[in-house]
Amino acid sequence: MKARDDSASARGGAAGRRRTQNASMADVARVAGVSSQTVSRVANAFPGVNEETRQRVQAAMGELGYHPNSAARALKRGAFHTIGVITFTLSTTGNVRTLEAIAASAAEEGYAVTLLPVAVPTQDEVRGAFSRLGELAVDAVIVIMEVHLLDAARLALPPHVKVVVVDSDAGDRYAVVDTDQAGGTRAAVRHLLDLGHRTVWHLAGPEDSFAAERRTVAWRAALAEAGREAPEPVRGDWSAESGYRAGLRLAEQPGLTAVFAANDQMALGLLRALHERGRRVPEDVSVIGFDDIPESGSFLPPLTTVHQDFAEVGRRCVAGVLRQVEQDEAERGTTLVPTRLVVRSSTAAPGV
Amino acid sequence: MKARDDSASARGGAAGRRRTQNASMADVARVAGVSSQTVSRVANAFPGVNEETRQRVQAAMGELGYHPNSAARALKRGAFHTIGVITFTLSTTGNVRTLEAIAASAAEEGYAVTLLPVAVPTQDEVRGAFSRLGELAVDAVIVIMEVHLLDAARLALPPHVKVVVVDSDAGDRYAVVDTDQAGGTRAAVRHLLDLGHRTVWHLAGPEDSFAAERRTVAWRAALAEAGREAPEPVRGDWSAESGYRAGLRLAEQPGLTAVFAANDQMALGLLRALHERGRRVPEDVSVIGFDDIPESGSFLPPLTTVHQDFAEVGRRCVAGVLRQVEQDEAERGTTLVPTRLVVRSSTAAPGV
DNA sequence: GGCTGTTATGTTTACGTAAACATTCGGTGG
DNA sequence: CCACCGAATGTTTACGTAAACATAACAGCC
Repeated sequence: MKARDDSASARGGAAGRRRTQNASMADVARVAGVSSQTVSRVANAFPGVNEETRQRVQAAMGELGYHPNSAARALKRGAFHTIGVITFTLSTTGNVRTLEAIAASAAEEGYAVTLLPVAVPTQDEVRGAFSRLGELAVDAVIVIMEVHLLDAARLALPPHVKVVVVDSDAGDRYAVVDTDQAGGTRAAVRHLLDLGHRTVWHLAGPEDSFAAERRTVAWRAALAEAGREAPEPVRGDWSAESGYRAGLRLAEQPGLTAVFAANDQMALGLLRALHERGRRVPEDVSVIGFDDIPESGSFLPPLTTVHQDFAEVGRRCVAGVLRQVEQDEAERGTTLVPTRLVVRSSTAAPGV
Repeated sequence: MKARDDSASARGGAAGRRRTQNASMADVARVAGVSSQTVSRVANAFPGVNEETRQRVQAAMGELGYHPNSAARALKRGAFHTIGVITFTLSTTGNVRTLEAIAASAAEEGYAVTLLPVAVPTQDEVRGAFSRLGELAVDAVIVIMEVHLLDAARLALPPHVKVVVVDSDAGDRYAVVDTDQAGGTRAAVRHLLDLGHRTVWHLAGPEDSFAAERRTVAWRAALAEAGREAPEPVRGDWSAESGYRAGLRLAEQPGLTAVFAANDQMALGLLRALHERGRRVPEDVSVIGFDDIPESGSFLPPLTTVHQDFAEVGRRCVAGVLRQVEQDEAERGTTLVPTRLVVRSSTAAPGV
């Protein structure tokens, strides 16, 4: 008590106001008439504390509104029970859904999630983010971003931090959790070909996106496998607006009967463009998306798309980092989360 | 001390692989041949360090890959430089966009953001979340949730934690940042009435949502103000699917010419339902949404909607909590972020 | 009755940082 | 020429917790 008063009045000058700070173990110990170590034992539910004593301590805790100071705890334990998540943007469905799942899984495991947004995807920015993470109270990091940007920052990543990367091809250097883009794309293309379409056009995502690239490559491979020719893909930037613009161009292609869009938002824009140009979906043109965002079932028409299990991705990310934290060693290799084709009304046999 | 000396001298210049754990100030001090206090001064860019010494220290830092330990720092400073965000779900556009803006603003101010998801919105869950937050390394909390659930948890909220609430009517007890729902709704209804519609129907959000309630009340008020009758509102749960189901019912209403949907997703479902029932938009029925999600410009037809400035909401939230942290005292009162009507193609004069 | 083991509790110490206080040293003004 | 200044640097201490170690009381056993 006295020590506390002293220090408070000592630093009470300009900057320090009255400390409404939490009571410490020592305070609880004093009130309960025990040592602070016993308070610690009660707080951490350690065995070897008399029931009566425990009650007394708990009463004191309640009285003082005691909450353990996590900074001290982290300092002592050398662990923060926190996972950092680095990402560029929360504008894409995938990132958000993954983040949500990560947060939920982490909470289940008693871990908190700290968000580290990187505003502008320049190398310096990423490097800065990692360096800030180094100072951050974080035991492990989950990175949701393109691998080439990650590379730029690699050196700045503190060596003891465990990392899991989402949606990347860096499986040789990091633990990677990825959606089975290839499988989903293949299923989408096969579905269209099986319906009788001669070939499938592609509304691709941005060039600098690894996920987009994977889908494009898989689309090409699936066509090649069936011995079909791959038309030149048209690129968007994931947004519905870009899908619309690309769709206007696609609508002018002669012989267009089926389009595989790299995500649902672009598919939405595509639907609008086709509608405006008088191409009916699915009678004239079949459209298939990727992601299965909640709204896609309400598009006009309801969109056939590839469902991604973001929740599972998040779960595996958390499991991955926690495994690394426990074992205290880095992991490598890629985990693939399966996808599933959801058939709705935007695909049909080509017009007769 | 002894073990530490050994290990430090042992690794000298080569990176020891055993405890690659962060080097401490003491390690840096030893290498640089100064006291740890001088290292601290360099690390915090304090004045009164000789240039030459500073260089030497910085060299040592680089060599050892030194990163300040934030747990120790937080313990010493009594502050974490972290803002906690409590929310139920990242499934709604608003929450996500707000969170994104919060994260960005916080990063700008040098604060990290810790996410605390609450899976199931029961009172116990919320209480648990707050109590966990109490142990968390957090200086302030931003709550994105309905106020009645917040109330349930009020007692569990540690008293020293500063709070800002988004989208709530608890301005008398907390600092609240809210979107001008009433203004936006009013603009939407006026827009439709000015186009010549006799009245405006309402596709409402879930009952337990404060934001939904505000919009419903404002819609009713705007109609009353114009001396029009308010039809019974139809309820959805924010999802496009629920909008579709509600839309099927609305499509059967005789005299339906204009609908104000409480968010864009439900408007999307509504569009689909109207389309299926052969009611053309906007020729037969005008539809207006709320939120202005990025996709709404690509709906069929592009949606007239009320734009919400989530970025501004996030910014004000961060500013609010940081102000409280600095002043070390709680604030109250509500800040309103203005909305803006975005007119696209889903509204027109009623069919002649 | 002394020895051992067990249970309940107290004491010391260290985690890494940084504020507060102490020391050193080359000047400078009285 | 020396006491004093201030710049540069070192030493002590405290933040709150918890591991490691220490103590105390008591039961069981030969």
